[in-house]
Amino acid sequence: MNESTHKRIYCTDATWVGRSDCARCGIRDLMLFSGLPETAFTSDLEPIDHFLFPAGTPLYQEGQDEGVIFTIRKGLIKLMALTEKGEQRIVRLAGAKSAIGLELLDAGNTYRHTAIAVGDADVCRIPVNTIDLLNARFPTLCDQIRQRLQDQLDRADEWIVNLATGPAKLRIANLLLFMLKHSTGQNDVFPMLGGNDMAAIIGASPETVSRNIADLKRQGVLEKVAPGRYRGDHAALEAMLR
Amino acid sequence: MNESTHKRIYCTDATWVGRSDCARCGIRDLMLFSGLPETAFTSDLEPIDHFLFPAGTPLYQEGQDEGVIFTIRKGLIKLMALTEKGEQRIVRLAGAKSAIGLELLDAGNTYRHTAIAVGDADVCRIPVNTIDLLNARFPTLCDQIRQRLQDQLDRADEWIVNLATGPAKLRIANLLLFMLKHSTGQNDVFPMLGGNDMAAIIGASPETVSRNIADLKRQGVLEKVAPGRYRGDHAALEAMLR
DNA sequence: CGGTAAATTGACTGCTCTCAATTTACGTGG
DNA sequence: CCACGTAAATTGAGAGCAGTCAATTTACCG
Repeated sequence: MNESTHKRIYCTDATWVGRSDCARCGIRDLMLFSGLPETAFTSDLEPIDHFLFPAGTPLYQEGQDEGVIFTIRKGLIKLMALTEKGEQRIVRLAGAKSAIGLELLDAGNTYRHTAIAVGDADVCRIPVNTIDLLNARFPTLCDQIRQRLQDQLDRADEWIVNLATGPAKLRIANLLLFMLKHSTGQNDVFPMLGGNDMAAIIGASPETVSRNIADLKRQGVLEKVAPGRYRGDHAALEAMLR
Repeated sequence: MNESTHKRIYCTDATWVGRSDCARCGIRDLMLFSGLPETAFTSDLEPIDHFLFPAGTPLYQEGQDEGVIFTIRKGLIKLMALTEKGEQRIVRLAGAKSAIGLELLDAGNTYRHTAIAVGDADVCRIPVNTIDLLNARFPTLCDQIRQRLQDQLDRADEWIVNLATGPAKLRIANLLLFMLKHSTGQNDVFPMLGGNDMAAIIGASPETVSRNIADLKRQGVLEKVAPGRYRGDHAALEAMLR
């Protein structure tokens, strides 16, 4: 395999930042290739590319097979799956350090979800070929992949327990706590999801979400500090769980 | 490490069938050790044991660390997690060929769930030590583990989409279809779960489950053929999803 | 056969969905 | 900078669904 075989269509609607130089990646220790030597990234590998996806842009679609996985450097990606009735349900929110699209590592699989950037997202796109080759050369990579999968599984179980159980009010409190926990902002300020997204996460109608959020605002548990940014009362939210 | 270090307390309430002779396992091709040579199972490994768990018996408890994982030869295991309010939610049903307790492969972890046999279950208990050693010697094992984890993740996502979305009637129809799909019985006859279990699976009250099941029986979609065994009308159930 | 647990059913309350009408927010182009 | 159009959020009203509490029946195990 030579350089000329390494062409790959750019992700539609995404900004291509450049070829990723994994050997000199500043955050490699946090990412999938943690533990691999700098010399691992030889030129016979299909290249890894670095993209910026603007908010609302799809990384991939359910049922497709683009032959690439993504690691998230920064931002939030929503993973959505179709209900029998054709409605979208959000089954996971993947943040920094997560790897998504790993289902393609089993030959013949297609993407299980449609992945869409919630805010602007900063990601690396890694061909499955490259993973396979590195896997064969560096057994530690498989452990890294296993840990990312285990992490996603833990998240999925939390999702079932916290966001799919009990009355809507409680599920929303859990969701807000989840967003507080995973946001990097100061002072319990976090970027609020859209109402439709929250509805698709907890499995309720947008109206029910809106009414409950409005209640929380009236109670002072939630406070708007800027368009799309809210401050949440961590203690009050936790109290709602019991 | 010698034989004397290989003592391990028997699983409480389970019947010990014997040391597993993986090299001659009749179903190894279907299990976790598929792809490993017969010579892999050397005597320096902590031994793998074969157990029968009667219905209702726990394999392990959330928060513990017994240092073993399980592969399921036959039967059904329910994985339960605690809600903040102290209620049990069933997040997964693991059947034949599944491997559970894999979270222990990351050092420092404890079991994420309480695992309980639904019917009688036939399982192999594998020390994490043994997995680690085999992993170091046979890189293909890591792929097998990755595939089991991916399988569990796919199941968890299905769970969210099918069993945690929409009105109770629809979730129950999905659950019955799930049980039909994963049962080995003939003629769409399957072992019915208890009402409390079904309630803990779809996140509803036992009364709601009972009322909906009663409706389905009156409509002829469900038919009792023996105590604990029902026949389900596959087509009628599918029709309820649209 | 008795005791306990599970399942069933009723009554009632409260929650959530749907449909609909407004209001608000936001990006576009004048 | 403002006007506009579209999409999202908010709020109301009504119907139906689901939770709780309670009583009763059924099933099951020793």
